[in-house]
Amino acid sequence: MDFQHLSHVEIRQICYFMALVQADNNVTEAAKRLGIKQPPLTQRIQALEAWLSADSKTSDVKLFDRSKRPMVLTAAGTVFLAEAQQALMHLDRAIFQARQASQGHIGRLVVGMTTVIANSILPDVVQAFQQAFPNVVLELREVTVEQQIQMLRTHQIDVMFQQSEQFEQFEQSDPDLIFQPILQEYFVLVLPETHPLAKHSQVTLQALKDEPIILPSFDVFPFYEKVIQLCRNIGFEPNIVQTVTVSGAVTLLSLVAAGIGLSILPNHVQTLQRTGVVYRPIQNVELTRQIAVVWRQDDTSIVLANFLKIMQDLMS
Amino acid sequence: MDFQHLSHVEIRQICYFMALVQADNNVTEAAKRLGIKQPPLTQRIQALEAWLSADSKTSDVKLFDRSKRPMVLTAAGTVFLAEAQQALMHLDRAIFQARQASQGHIGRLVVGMTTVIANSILPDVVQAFQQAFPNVVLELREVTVEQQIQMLRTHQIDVMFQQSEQFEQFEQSDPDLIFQPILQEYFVLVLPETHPLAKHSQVTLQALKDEPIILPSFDVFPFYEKVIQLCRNIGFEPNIVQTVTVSGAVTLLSLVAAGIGLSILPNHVQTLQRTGVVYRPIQNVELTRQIAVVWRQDDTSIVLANFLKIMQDLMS
DNA sequence: TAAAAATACTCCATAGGTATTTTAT
DNA sequence: ATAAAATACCTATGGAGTATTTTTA
Repeated sequence: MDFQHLSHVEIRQICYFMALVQADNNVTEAAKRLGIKQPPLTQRIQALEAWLSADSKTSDVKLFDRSKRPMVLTAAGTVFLAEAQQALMHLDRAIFQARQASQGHIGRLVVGMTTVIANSILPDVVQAFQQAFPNVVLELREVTVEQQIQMLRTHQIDVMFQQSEQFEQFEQSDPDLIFQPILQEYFVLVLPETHPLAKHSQVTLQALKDEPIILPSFDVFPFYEKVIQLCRNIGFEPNIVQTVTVSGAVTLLSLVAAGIGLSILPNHVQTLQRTGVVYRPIQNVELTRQIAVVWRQDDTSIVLANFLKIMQDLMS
Repeated sequence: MDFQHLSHVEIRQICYFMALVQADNNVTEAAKRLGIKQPPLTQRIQALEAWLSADSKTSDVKLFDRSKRPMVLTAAGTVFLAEAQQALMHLDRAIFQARQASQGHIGRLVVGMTTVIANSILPDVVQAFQQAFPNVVLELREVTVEQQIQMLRTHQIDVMFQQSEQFEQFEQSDPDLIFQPILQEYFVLVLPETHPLAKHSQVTLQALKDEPIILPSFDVFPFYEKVIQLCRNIGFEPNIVQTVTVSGAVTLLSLVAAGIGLSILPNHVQTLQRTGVVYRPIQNVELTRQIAVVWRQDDTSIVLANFLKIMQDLMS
């Protein structure tokens, strides 16, 4: 698309032309409405006609027939008016959208996450953001940890949620990414309401010595390793009876409700009030995880900045 | 539609912006292609951004992120580019169409005519005009004589064909209309090929004394009266057996072929080579009609001027 | 004759040029 | 260190104003 040849047309002249038509082709009246004098307006219209005639070798292009009072639009003037209006409409939209975009009111943001985090603060953040910026398209991508880091670098996602332990290794090696902790989660015991331990207000880790335990698989729940390690530290090998590889926390809660075993999950799952399942704090154990947001250092997107701000406000 | 607020945007700046994007956001390169120096281009882009930021109270609108080399388009720049391209496309069309219209290459012309004239020179004129101006819409309106004059005055039709006798009365009284004779037609006898008179190379009017005659009705064929008058002048009342009120000459020729009677029609019907029908000149009688074109004096339409010119060329 | 458009000129705002400094890789 | 963008300043084109003439109804 080369529009070089349009460089010397002036939008002002086109606006003047339209104002003139709207003033019933009365130059004096149109000039008054435009806040200029009559002679300049006459000259601008003539200049526009002269420009239209420029390399139209054959004949002069006239927008008005001056042999009448009031002047009358020619056929050329009529078609020019119609298309010029379209042009200005698009230009108006161009300006509006550029302004909207520059404030992050329109745009697109791809958010990476894992299943377990999806049940954490994410819903609140998404809701708050969409309320503040209803015209921004938020795309949520549920993928594994390794994928996310890659996709972030290749611009397939713009921001992601991770738990700190996993990216501490990257933090030094990758100055292109920014890792910002936003939330500390603690873990709770999930057990059937009929279970004997449910009678206590809190439970020790030791009490789980002989209990069957269900955990999400490692790739969506890196905390997996830490749970096992803690059990070993206090002298028993946990009895992992099942590893849930897919779906969300709901599936896992069903298994607990069915009495297959107990589970240990981030405190945010408590927002899921499944019948037959109760939550109990775990006593005397440092069992927390740090949630962090990760984005590209060089990402200057206003939409991203707005997203991060909304999140900060939500956390404070 | 009020686009006053767009008055101070400059198309040049938008073209520069596009050229810059096409030059991979390299200001120096883009300036070179635009035939200007680098500093002015930088300033124009800044001016454009400043203008976009003008009453966008909250934040500056930037089209490029200058913290990178080469510079990179912002989201605002991206959406602005897209809509601005649309705008320039329409502007380009506006200019093209205005130029086309000013030369009469696009437009519309409504032509009034009567059935009998439709079989005369009209087909040739229409064909020649459409070949020269394929993008002009020609509308043919087949109406009666009285209607035509009215419709011409009320701009329902732009030009019409008439035979002179009819409008001589208007010629003085109506200086708003221009009547220009373009063609003299003579009349021929139409008869079945089996008819005794078909043996002669030409026929006198007297020979029709006792023959049944078919004529188009008066409102589409004002010549009707003249035929009757001529017969009376040489001493007989013509035997009009049928008056064809509708359709074209084809219907009438069918009646002749069927032996219902003879007819007298303008010489142009001879282009219709209907089997069973032959044409013979009429001897020793001043039996002609003058065809003229009529249009409004104050009609400055280029399309009309072109139409008249095509017709002149065709007649000469 | 009266109202509106066109013409003649004057002034100044701003696009473009030249020279130089600042910035990013 | 180098190439590219930004800044500073100057020049000149052309848009807007004022005064006047020409044109149409």
